[in-house]
Amino acid sequence: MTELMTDSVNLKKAGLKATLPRLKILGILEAARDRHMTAEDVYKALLAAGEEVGVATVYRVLTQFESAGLIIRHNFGDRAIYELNQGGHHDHIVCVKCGKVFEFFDNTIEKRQRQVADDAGFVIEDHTLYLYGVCTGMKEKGVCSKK
Amino acid sequence: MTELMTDSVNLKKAGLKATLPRLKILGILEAARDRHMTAEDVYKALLAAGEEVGVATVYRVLTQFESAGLIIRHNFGDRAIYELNQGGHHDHIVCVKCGKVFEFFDNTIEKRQRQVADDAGFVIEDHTLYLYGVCTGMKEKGVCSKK
DNA sequence: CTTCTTGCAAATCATTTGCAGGGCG
DNA sequence: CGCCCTGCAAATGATTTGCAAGAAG
Repeated sequence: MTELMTDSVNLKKAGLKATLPRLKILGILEAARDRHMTAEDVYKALLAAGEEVGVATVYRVLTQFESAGLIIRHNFGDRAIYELNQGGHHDHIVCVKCGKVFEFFDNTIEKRQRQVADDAGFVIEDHTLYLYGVCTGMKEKGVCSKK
Repeated sequence: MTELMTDSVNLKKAGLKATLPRLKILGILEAARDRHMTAEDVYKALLAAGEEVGVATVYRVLTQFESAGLIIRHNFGDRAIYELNQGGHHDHIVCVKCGKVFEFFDNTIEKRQRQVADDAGFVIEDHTLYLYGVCTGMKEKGVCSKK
């Protein structure tokens, strides 16, 4: 209940009415705090939870959440994936075998990026960095070592 | 003519017949060596050049070129953009105002990426880094300073 | 009441695929 | 003749939008 209250407050703060679909979607995103979901994932999770929502609503709500800064959208190839915006910026390492996403933050890289942009005459606003590789689990046992 | 010969050879080397559509598309990509084009851009350029090609062919050829390593595909938001593969790896800075794409390579960042991946237990295969910002021209005069 | 939301179905958009005709070895 | 290649139109898949019915303040 406490969490629901918090969600409710966060939605209001974002200028969004705390409706059931929105609360449910936010809840799902929070439950998957360490994962990254596509709109379809969210939709399926809602159905699995016995909710009655339309795909359109999922897309609409996700877009609203993104504008509100509640979540972060990544354009991954052809689909988009979302993750809860938990404040601290970070970049991603993606396992090309099992799809696992690992987050990291490296100050050296961050600083260097600013330097490079500066040298090129750009005022940097944002950046995205994705490393693609094979995680230990997949490499050694062909099984993902983490969730 | 020399260039056409080279293109022709490159296509053959890639295991693709040197057909007219393919030569034309490769030519357009070369003429735009310093730009980055969407499939639609290429298609329009072909039409503008008086060529008779179908969109499907453009997409097919672009995909073949990518598999052959002749070009590099970037997933940009919802559409894909292509650039000629000129060998050296590099990352990109994109001006969010004028769309200009600037390329760069920074060894410090490259090295650090390997380090980070290693620490996380990943064997890195590839990466993409995009810096988004405002270029000098747009910032100062609201006009793009470069092509 | 008035405004914001939602579900459903139809509409888009970029990209892909099925297919019959062509071109070339 | 057989295979690769092309254009066209139809098919996809993800995401969006129009719209009438429903909630929320």
